[in-house]
Amino acid sequence: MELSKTAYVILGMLSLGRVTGYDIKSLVDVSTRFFWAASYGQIYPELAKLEELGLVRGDRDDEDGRRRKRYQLTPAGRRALRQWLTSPEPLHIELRHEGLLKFFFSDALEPEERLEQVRRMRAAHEGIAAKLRSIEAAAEEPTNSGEKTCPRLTLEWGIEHHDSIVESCREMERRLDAVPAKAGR
Amino acid sequence: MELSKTAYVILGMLSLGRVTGYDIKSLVDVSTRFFWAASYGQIYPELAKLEELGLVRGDRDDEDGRRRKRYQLTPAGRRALRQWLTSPEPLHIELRHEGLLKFFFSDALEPEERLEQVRRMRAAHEGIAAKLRSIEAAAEEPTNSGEKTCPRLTLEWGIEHHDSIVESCREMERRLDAVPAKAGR
DNA sequence: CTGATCATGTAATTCGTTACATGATTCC
DNA sequence: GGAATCATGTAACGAATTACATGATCAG
Repeated sequence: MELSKTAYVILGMLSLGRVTGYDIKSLVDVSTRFFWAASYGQIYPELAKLEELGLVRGDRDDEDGRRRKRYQLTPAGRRALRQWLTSPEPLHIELRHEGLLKFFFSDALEPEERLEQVRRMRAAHEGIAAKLRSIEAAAEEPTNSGEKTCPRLTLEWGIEHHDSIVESCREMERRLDAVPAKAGR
Repeated sequence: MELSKTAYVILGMLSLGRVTGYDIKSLVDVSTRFFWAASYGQIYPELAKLEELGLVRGDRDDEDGRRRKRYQLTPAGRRALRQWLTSPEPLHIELRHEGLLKFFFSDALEPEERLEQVRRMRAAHEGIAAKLRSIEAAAEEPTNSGEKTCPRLTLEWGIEHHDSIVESCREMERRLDAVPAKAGR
């Protein structure tokens, strides 16, 4: 693979329409951010690089006084995106979860302290699930046909996923609560 | 927070016993790696830094001809670890999942291509679950008491978690398979 | 008129991986 | 004897965040 994953985030976003760097960031923040984040510090330089490579084309669009540059995919860019989407390369999958990390090392804590941390972890996932639901609510329903789009399916997936983690936390809480705090050990 | 999360991985590992930098890396690779990775390039410099801060102490242990340095927590290190473990700071939770990213942008693909990518994603999680099970099998059972340790609970959690994702993939596959490949649209 | 949003970019810094270099010991 | 493992470290590079700087327009 030659391009960074973030480059594909950009190409992917451009496949959805003609947008600015600012738009890309806004879109990322309500969608891929939950499984692939990107910041301005990456997006603008990457757009310039992709333009040099001939994968995107940016056109000034200042008519209304706003200085901006809208980007779109070139045929080569469309090809590059498609190739990545269908490539059999091993998938980059990476998780950084401070809650699990803490729990892993929690043997030395008091039972109540450990329990409290699992509750915090649950709260974090409840927060993410709530965020996802608010995004779902904000997106207009696809009234056109019965078929759901991939972005929507991904969103529903995410909600289910975090709900399921919340359930796992609850189960763990019950389990840890069953261990007597001061019983003979 | 002053210390990096990786510093806490190290402190946590040292709370389990007196080990070398090499040992820490080996331990990480069969445990926290699945929710918090760390490389040699981080571990050795971080150990040096933690020693300067007085949170760990390294002692040469070359008796058997092997040049090595075993580290242990100082009381200050133990306090720092404990403080982090019980702190109410927001948890760093971050996912980078190329499979979901691809799926998100897959609307333009042919149904069979899309389906194939979900299968690849499932295969990836099946692989992780298998790895976790092999780690579980390699770890000796805690015959001493009925209570399970946090590392073991975390491992079981991980297995359940990836199994559940595998199930979600299968469900998605059924769903996508139901969409006729060439029907009127 | 003021704060929010639109819009683009850069610089500094941190974080983390990979590859390299080195050498001893243990297992087969 | 040779490969795998133990063991420590560094250098180069790449990826990503954060903060900063700037300025226009829009909504109230």
